[in-house]
Amino acid sequence: MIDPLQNLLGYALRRASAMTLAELNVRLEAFGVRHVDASVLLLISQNDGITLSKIGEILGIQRANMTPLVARLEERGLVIRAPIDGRSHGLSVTTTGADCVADITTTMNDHEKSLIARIPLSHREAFRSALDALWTPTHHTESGD
Amino acid sequence: MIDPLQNLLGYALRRASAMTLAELNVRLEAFGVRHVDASVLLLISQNDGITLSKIGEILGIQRANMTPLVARLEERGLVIRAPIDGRSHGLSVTTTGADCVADITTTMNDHEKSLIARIPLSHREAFRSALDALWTPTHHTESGD
DNA sequence: TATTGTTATACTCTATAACTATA
DNA sequence: TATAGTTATAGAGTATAACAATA
Repeated sequence: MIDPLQNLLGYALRRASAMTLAELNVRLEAFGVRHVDASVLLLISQNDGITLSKIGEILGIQRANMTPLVARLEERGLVIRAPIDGRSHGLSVTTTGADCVADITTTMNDHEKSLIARIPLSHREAFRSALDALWTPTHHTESGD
Repeated sequence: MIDPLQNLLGYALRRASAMTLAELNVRLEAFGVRHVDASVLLLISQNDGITLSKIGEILGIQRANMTPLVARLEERGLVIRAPIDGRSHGLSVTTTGADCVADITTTMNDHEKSLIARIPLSHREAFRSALDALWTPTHHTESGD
């Protein structure tokens, strides 16, 4: 069976991302959140008063998609809004939300350890910087190398 | 602005995958296919007579989701089915499909080059093997290293 | 009994456009 | 005029369960 995709970097990247994300979601299931919710909660907890738009900007999520996401977190009592001015709100984590963030943090750290453990020690540093080079908005050329 | 996710491997993996996938889809737009269609077409073209189930197994796509996907490729005249036995069909690429595969192959190779070009030469080998270690179903432990 | 393909369905995530109310 | 948030909507992609026909 010939798999013409096996040696494609982009393909391996997608499979690795999909698989590890699924693993993380299984871990997070216990707390009733998905990885996106977890990311937003973490971001709010470490940036008290951050706006919905700013979160979207950092995480690469459209403003329009942030609205129902934050609304869900608010309904569950994990997050509260405080008006900054007439049009924007600062988001904060509630005490319940803080408990959830603690659980999420532990879970994500465990997940991270699990990922890192699969990579030979000697490759970790190179992997890390190569990965960042792929998506970080640094200038890059189309030349072969 | 504190980004608590920036140093998480899983997060970088997801962002890199999402970004590069979006780039590939833009490139493939010219041929009216998305990356999933492209993967399936490539797989069929190099494995004439492969079944729908087998493709799903290799690419990690549910049988139930393969059905409409293949149906779409068939409607567009890119793929044909030939009965193997009463319940399974072997898939083949038509001449039109072969032209499309040629375009896709070129596009994907260009995309690959673009990805590789972002990674320092000295990191490429380590990146490649580390990436495979993450999703390839090899045994791994939970230990720190 | 197990397998191939199918249907139905639902959920997550993403993308766009248009609207409101503020600044 | 630009920005924050919202609404509506559509499209990918993925997941599960159940079914018919066949092996």
